[in-house]
Parts: sequence; structure tokens; C-alpha cells
Amino acid sequence: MATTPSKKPTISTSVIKRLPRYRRFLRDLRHDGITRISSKELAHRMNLTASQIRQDLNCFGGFGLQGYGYNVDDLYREIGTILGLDKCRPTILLGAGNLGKAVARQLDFQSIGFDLIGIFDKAPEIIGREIREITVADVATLEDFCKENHPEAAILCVPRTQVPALADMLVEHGVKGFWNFSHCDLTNRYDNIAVESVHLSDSLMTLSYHLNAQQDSKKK
Amino acid sequence: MATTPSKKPTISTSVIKRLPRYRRFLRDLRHDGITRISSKELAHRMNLTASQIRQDLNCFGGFGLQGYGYNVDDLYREIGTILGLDKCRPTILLGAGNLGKAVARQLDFQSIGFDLIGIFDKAPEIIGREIREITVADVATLEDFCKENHPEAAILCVPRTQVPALADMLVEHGVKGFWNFSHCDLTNRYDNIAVESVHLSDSLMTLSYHLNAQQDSKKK
DNA sequence: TAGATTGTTAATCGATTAACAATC
DNA sequence: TAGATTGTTAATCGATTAACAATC
Repeated sequence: MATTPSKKPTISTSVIKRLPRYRRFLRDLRHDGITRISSKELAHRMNLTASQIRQDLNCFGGFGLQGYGYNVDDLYREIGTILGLDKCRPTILLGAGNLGKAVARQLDFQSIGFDLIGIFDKAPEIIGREIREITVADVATLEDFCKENHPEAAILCVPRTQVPALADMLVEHGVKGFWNFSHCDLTNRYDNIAVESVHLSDSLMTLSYHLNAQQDSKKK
Repeated sequence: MATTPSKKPTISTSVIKRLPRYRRFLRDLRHDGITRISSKELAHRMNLTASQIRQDLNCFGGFGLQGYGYNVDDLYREIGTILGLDKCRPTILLGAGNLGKAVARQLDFQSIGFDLIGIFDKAPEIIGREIREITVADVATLEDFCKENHPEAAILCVPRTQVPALADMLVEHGVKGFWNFSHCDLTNRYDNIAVESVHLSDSLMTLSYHLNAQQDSKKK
């Protein structure tokens, strides 16, 4: 009854970003029929330290067993739960151009906690098309759609200029998180709204930097 | 003549990852006709500390002027140079499915130092199509293509199972960097090869985590 | 010159690694 | 039991922030 003074650990971003990678390795292990693994062995495979793996996992609880290690299958599922992949969040995609279409087709949303329930665009030649059994709707109908269907998450694949107005409206209607592919900087625009950005050109630029650095070190 | 004992600073990844974002903000400032900016003002706009901006920039040289701040246009171009965006690296795309096609169409490679010179796939229904004025070639012809054209960078949009063999072959032929969209873990597979990965589902999973965390904190 | 703002050194903070007692 | 490996505390390392002298 009494609300226990819940510990508020606040897991660091670095830890959270590593979780999906742990999960991928565990899935592979499971696929290979390996049922248990020590932090040492997993660290070796992932090129990490055993310490880091144990520290990371212990942010969420003691999933291991002294003298034994970790049960691969259990840990795989635990990480899925921590990440919330067992959820089914109503999600909409804004922008069904090259990138939006590819993202919609590429990802298995269901298996990672999202349920794609609507796709919107403003271009007449795109509206009406079918992507993954969803008919692309006119973005003009988006607000009504939100009132009826209450999406929790939105994928932003529209040009950056359209983003602020759209995002504001969606937050107004209860959207709690954005997966942002646009170059509009949404970080720090809202309180208590999750924003995860994928800036493709930023990513390619860092590759460019490293290619440069390679050559420089050779010249030396 | 004498090779000066070149300082070997080795810039940290955190700094490098911030450079493209600096550049984006500077481009916007320039677009708005703003010619100078102080670290304080830029920090305010980017939600960083002025200290961090000055530290970051001073990894590469003193671009500012005491009592004045930074010249927006100069700094914008300096960062471009640091990132190597003035280069023109021959680059190939492997896999012209949903994602590969979208990536090829979405990005302005030229403007960030890459020159897309070939696209390859193995599916007969994709080979022969045109993407950005490049005809998709059979991946079977890739090795010969490399011998003739010496690509420096490769974009990997093929299924993960195909990645290791392809990547090994490309490294053999002198490819120096990968932009990896597959779920194959290429980190630490090679020495002196740059790997920049975009794991879309990993990214979406972290959004899922943050959506979960939001709700948890509300429950409290 | 006085005011502003940098470049840079020092202090703080956080994340990673090492060590080891607890325990299966 | 002996051996192995965790969970957790302590030590180290690196990154961010603060402070301030240099200087435009």
C-alpha cells in the first residue's frame, strides 16, 4: 500500500545505448544453441571488459549467478523487457518519401514495441499509395486522426521546415516520443518528450573524418 | 624539410560526433545573416556550455578572436575541412533494396566529401535499374569494378549474412571505410579501417526505453 | 583604455576498469 | 569442498565545467 520510496537510479545514456547491442549478441548466442555465458566470454566476443558488462547489467538487477554466469535466454528476454520491446505503442510515420518509405518497410516494428497505425504525407502523388498495408493519408487529416487514435510515438521523415509545427501539434495531442530523421534540432524543445534522432549525414560526416584521420596518420 | 615531431592529439570520439551539429548551427546562423558569434551565445542556442564549445574547437586550432568571438563563416568552413567534406572519395553502395535506394537518393554525397560511383545488388529484379543516374550492377561484377575504380568507401545495405565476405573482399581491394547499415558487427574486425554504423532498430529501441522510463517516472 | 571573450589550465564530475569478498 | 564467476566497492581514467590570465 505505502509507496516505497522508490530508488531513482536514472540510468546513464551510455548504458542504454549499449543494451540493444548486448541483445543482438545474446540473440546470436541463443541461435547458436549456447545457453550460458560468463561476462568474461561475452566481453571477449563484444570487445568490451567483463567489468563493464557486469556494471551495465547490475543497473537493472542481478541477472547472473555466481560461479555460473548468465543464462543467455533469460538475459536476452530481460533486456527486451528493460527496453520495453514487449509494448505495442501506436505509432505514426510522417513523410513517405524515399526515407520514410524505406524505414516503414525495413523495420519490424511489432517486434520492438511499436505498432505502425498511420502514414501521412502532403504530396498528392504519394497520398493514397499503400505501404505495408497502410494507405498513405493526407497530412491535413492528421490532427483528426490523432484525436481518434492517440498515437504515442511519431517518426519524422519530413523536411526540416515542416517539423516544428507538426511536432508541436503532435505533442499537443499526446505524442510522447519522436524518432527524428529530419535535420531539425528537437533536442531540448520539449519537456518530458523523448527524442531519438538519426542524422544520416552527420553519421556519414564522422566516417569522412575518420577516413581523413587515417591518411594523416599514414603521412606521419 | 625536417619532419617536425608532429603532435599527435587523437581527438576523442565525443568531440568528433559533435562537429556536424556545430556545423549545422553555423550554417543556419550564416543563412540568417549572422556573421559573428560568441561561444556563450552559441552554447545558449545549442544547449551546451560555452566551455565545451571552446574546448572542442581548440582541439583543432584557435579559430576565435579574443574579445570578439568566432567568425561564423570561417568557422563553418573550418569545420567542413576538419571533417574532410572537401574531399571526393569514390564510394560504392552495396544493396539497392528499400534502405539502400533511400540512402542513395536522400543524401547529397558530393557536398559531404563522397562520390557515389557504383551501386550493386544481387537480385535480378533490381539489377539494371537506375538510381541517381547510376545503373545497379550485379554484385558478381563488384570485384572487377574495384580493381578498375578503387573505391575508398562502401555503404553496406545488404543483409547481415552477406556482409563479412563482402567486406573482407573490399578491404582486400583497398576500401578504407564502411558506412554500415547492416546488423553485422564490423567493429574491431579490421585494423585501420573506419567503420561507422547506423543501426536503425537499435536507435528505435532506445526511444522505446525512454518512453518506458517516462511512464515509470509518472507512476512514481 | 575598458570591456569582452578567447585559449588554456585547474577542478569537478561521470564513466570505465580493477579488485575482491560473497556465493553458487 | 574447490573452482568459478558474480555483484559491488574502490581506483583510475577521461570528459565536462569552471576559472582566469592573455589579448583583441
